[in-house]
Order: sequence, then C-alpha cells, then structure tokens
Amino acid sequence: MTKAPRREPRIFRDLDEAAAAVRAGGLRLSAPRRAVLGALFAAAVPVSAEQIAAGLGGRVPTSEISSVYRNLERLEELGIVRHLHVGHGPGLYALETGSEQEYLACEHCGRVTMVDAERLAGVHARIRDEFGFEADFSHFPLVGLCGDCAAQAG
Amino acid sequence: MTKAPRREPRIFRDLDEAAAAVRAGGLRLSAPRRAVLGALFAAAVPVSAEQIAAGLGGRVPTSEISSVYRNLERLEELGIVRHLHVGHGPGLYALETGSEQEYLACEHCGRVTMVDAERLAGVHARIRDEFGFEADFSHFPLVGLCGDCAAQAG
DNA sequence: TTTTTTGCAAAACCTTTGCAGTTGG
DNA sequence: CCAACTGCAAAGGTTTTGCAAAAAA
Repeated sequence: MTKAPRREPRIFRDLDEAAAAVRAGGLRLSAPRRAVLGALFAAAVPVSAEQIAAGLGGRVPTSEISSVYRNLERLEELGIVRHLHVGHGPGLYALETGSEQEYLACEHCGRVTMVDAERLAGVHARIRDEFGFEADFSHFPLVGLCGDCAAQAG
Repeated sequence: MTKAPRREPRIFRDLDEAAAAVRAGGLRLSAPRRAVLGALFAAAVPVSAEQIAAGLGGRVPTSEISSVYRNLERLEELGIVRHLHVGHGPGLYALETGSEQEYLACEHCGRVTMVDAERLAGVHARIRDEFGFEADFSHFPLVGLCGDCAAQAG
C-alpha cells in the first residue's frame, strides 16, 4: 500500500544538515527543494503542501505547488519527511523526528496532538490482545474527542 | 464538524420498511432513491457512491452519481445510512445497524472489519485513562495491520 | 554536458453545486 | 399543482502527470 521505497528516518538539526543529506541521497539541491526544507524547519506543526507553496504566509520563500508535492515525495523517500492525513483535509507534512510519533486528532476542535509511540504502548497492547491487530496512528491518527471537547459535549 | 443534523439511527429489515421511513421522514420515494436503498440492502459490506451508481456491478439498477450522493446525504440525515472513510479511497456507505459499530482497517490488505463498539470498550477506556481522549472509530477507522498481515510483515 | 528538476498547464479523482426540467404525492 | 427531486454539466479541492525549458553538478 506504500508506493515508494522509504529509508530509515533521519533527523537533522538544521537546513544545512538536511541539505547535505539530500545531496548524499543523490538528489540535487535546487532552490525550490531548499524552500520546502526551509518551510518544514520553520513550521511548528505539520503543514499542508499549499501552506508550504505559499511560503508559510510570508515567512519563507514561495514555491510552485507541483514542485512542492514532488519534493515532499522525494524527501519522504529519503526518510527526511513524513506526512499524515487528518479528517477530510489535505495531507500534512513534517520533518521526521528521531522517535516514533503518533497522533490523536480531535474531530470537534480539530486539534492534532503528537504523542510518543512509547506512551501508546499500553493502548497498542490492548488492541493487539483483543483483536490481533497492530494499530498504527502515525499516518492516520486516532480520531475522537479531546478531553475538553468531550467534557463540553457530555 | 458534522454539517447536517442527524437523527437517531434507525434499522429496517427490508426495502419496504426503509421506504416507509423515508416517507415518514418527509422525503419522497423516487426511483433513484429506491435504487440507492436497494443497493445498500444488497451490499454485504460498505460500498462507495460510485459502486452504488454502477448498480453494484449489475445486481441493482444504476443511478446518476450526483443523485446517489444527494440521496446518501439525505438518508444519512434520516439516520438510515452512515458512512466511513478508509485510507485514501472514496467514502463508503452502509445501512445503519441497530448497535454501535466501529471499524478496523488493515492498511496492507485493505480489509475493513466491523466491530461492535462494546467489544472496544476496553480499548476506549485505556485511551480515556491515558490521554483523556474519547476515541471514535466509527467514522475514521482504527488503522494498522490485521493479524495476518502483521504476521507476514514480522 | 548530462541528468535532474522546474514551471506551467492539463488531467485525475472524489464530491458538490447550479439550474432547468421532471415527478411524486 | 407545487415542492421535492432528477439529470447533466460545470466547478471545487487536492494531488498527479506530461513536457519542454532551465539549472545543478
């Protein structure tokens, strides 16, 4: 179901380190490619291709949306980038982090919470024991109501 | 986040009972509407609007895709139909069942398993306790690897 | 120079919408 | 008869693709 080969996740402190990895991976470091990386380093949360193309609202250089998609795809193959899908919205992209991350998405307020996979170990075990199923909330998040919204809703 | 008002789920044994409910709900029972209901009664698993429009591959009358979407929307407002979203694919529609149902979707083989919400009570409790989060796998399923695929993958 | 990458335009995919004509009750 | 509904065509939002021109190494 994954279409492109994907390397081990790699984490980088800054754009220069990532840039070196891009070259080491056999890719060229074009200006649009650098812009996408720059946007991802600048973003505090996962962002859409459109937000990246728009330069994150002026904070980084803009780029062509189709180049953004192509670059995100290549960077993901290199293990530098990952993406997830929240609800009906566009895919959201972020730099790979060292540790395994999963997500909880509130379908009421829209908030997406990143959680260390370790902290979900108990949940995973329970699902495995009861259904023989290996849950994975890293690409399609666990959906529901966050505490605040659940309290409001009753 | 839900856009249309939605009534209590209602379950019907056959097309005639559902048809009566459609009328009781103030909707007219047009031929396309009946065709959509017929397709849903004929389907063993959740199906896409396109499959319904195509007459489920010849088993039921075909209909116009835009009418299918409009009808599914109305039937969902009446509590007769529900839908879920699996991976990147189109929305999948099914008749409402009496009991609360949630879904597990295998991202390797694509199989979608329907599970009584009751059977997920322990999982829900664990998620609630650890994250204060009310999980809901009825609209966006719990994604991961089913037992078979997990075994293969190692 | 060679191969990758870009920019732009077009298309693909799923879903929604506008509208004039048809139909159910 | 009249509001609800249909069929068709067009558009909307996200993502992919084709291709000739540009740029990286």
